[in-house]
Amino acid sequence: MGFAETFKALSDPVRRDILTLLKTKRLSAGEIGSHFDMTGATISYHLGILKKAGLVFESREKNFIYYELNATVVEEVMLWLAELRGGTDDAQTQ
Amino acid sequence: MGFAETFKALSDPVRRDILTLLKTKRLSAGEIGSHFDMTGATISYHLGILKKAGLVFESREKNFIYYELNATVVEEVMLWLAELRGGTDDAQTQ
DNA sequence: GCTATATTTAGAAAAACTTCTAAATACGGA
DNA sequence: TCCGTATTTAGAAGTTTTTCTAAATATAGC
Repeated sequence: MGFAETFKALSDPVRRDILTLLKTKRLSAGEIGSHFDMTGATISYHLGILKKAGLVFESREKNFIYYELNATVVEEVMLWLAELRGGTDDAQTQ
Repeated sequence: MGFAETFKALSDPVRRDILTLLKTKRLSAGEIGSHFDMTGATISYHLGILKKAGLVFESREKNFIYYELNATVVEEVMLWLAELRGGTDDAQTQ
């Protein structure tokens, strides 16, 4: 999965807003899209990037695909930053 | 300063490597450049982005410009991520 | 099976990013 | 002041990213 993909995913404001929406509850792609002035195709593109980065996972249900925040990967990023700040000398950029 | 600029700055592998180099000690632009197979101009470009994002600051000394990690901004990013994970409902994307 | 809704995929256009070379600026020392 | 080293700025080329429209796929319900 790698930090490269994850940081890249976090670097876009739309994708950070999507993650913020998912903070408290899972949402379908359509529900997510309704918060933005963009086509569903564009939202789908961003969801794909978040998914590849491991920041969200999906669960299919009926006709919908629900997206959910993956707290584990968020924590991994926090760890990288903690090591950077702490000067423990074993952080790794990959 | 804003998270947009900061996350964007963190999204590039070269810039993350630069930050890792600066974890334990400050370095001049030239010293930083010597770790990469890139021109000084390119390194300068990356340093400018890190500086605008607040992730590093510089101090001029003699003929050199030294760069240093700004732990405070690293911590601010960690806080944003902590709020995202924690579901405390008051994170903000800007 | 057919239709309607939900979502993704494909392809193209525009914008942003990364890198280079060449030139400019800054500063210290002789 | 002039020269040499350190670094940045300008401009251009190539690549990647973001967005759209149009079409394709998936699934539920009748």
